Amino acid sequence: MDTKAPRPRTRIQTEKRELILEAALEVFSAHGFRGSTIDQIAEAAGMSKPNLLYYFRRKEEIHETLMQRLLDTWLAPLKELDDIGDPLTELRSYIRRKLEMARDFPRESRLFANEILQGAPRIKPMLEGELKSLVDEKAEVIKGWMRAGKIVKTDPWHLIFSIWATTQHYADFDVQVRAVLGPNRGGDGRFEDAARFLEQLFVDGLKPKG
Amino acid sequence: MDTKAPRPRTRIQTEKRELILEAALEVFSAHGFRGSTIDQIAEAAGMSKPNLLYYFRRKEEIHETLMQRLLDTWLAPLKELDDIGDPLTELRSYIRRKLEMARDFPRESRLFANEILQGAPRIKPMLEGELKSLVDEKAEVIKGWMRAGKIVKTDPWHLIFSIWATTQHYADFDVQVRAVLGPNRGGDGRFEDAARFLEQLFVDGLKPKG
DNA sequence: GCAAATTTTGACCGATTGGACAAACGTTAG
DNA sequence: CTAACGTTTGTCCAATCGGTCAAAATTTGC
Repeated sequence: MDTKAPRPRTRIQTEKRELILEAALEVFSAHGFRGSTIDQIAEAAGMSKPNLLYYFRRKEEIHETLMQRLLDTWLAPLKELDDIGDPLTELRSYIRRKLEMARDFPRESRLFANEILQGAPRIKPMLEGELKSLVDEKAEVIKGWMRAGKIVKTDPWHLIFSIWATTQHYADFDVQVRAVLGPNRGGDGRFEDAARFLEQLFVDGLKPKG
Repeated sequence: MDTKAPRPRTRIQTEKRELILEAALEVFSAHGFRGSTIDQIAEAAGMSKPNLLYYFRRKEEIHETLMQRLLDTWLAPLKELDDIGDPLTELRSYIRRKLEMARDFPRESRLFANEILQGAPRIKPMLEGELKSLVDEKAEVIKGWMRAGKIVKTDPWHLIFSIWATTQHYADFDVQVRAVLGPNRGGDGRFEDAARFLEQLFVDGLKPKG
């Protein structure tokens, strides 16, 4: 009975919270959680520190909110991996979607990478629960394709890992990728080159041997 | 003429510096540079903070020393990629060596990943210089193999990226890998499974079509 | 237009941090 | 043995950090 009704959000609250989260994404993804200060986030959001703390009472609260939102969008592509279409087409789409996310949401990718690198202190339960279930489920789908001879037999879990690794690499290790490719090849075209390469590696590589 | 002769290292200095670097690797790789404190490192090394600062005057000095050492061992496997052996065997060896490094030196991998994730503020020149040269050189070797029809034609740079990404993934994203594989498959065998999968993906995938 | 509620600010606090320093303690070469 | 040098420690400091608080400014509902 004591469940105190949480006040509904004001217009200003909605807007300012969004502003703060956007700023926090920028700062956290660049410096990590401990490497970021409330002052930095506040400045990036164009407000004073106490003002920011009026909307989020603790630094961790910002990070948690950010992380929760992230996870939904982050797992969406894998959730879409369907049993209905052609296996190779499905996989190609999945890889393309993941690569597009690395291109369009590099900060989200780095925020996630940061969290995992530090041992995933805040999202380990989610990894062992929700994520594991989802991957196990999709691994079964892939196994079905293998049994049906639609793609070559291999380990579905490590296949998924390698898709994650290769695509997210272009967001998380962007500085390195650009440095190695140099000013010419490291420009905007690098994602198309990557898409072509990954498609060849995975899709051609998984085609059943004629 | 004014080049002041740097004092030769004492026995104790050599030992203690080594002890500190080992402790710093542990701490830095787990919490990142800004997330780590001198106190943590000192405690991990079993000495007091002022004592540690006697051997390394600044926190950055520890990190720099660690990073310099890291880079040598980190690039060694790629340097060994040779034009003399059989291309597919060479690539297989390279992948295996990189995966072994992820297994045996995960802290080094994470230290490196942390630095790149933050934008490589301390090693960007090295990436654009030494690393780029090395990769360009090896890309030429791989291109030669492709021209000779020894492996299928593809982008050598992105091939190298994908080998880096997939192998280092098992060190940098270890928590996630273990969480998803679960207690059974996530045990010690995961590296052998990964080795098998990556060999199939890259080596079989690069075999010229019969 | 006005009272209540919300938003913003400046001043402040205790804890933690990187680092300085001199004094005390060990070690070592002659 | 001892003087010179190397090592260790306790104490201290200024800067930065996350976070509080009351008062001022603003917005909102009526």
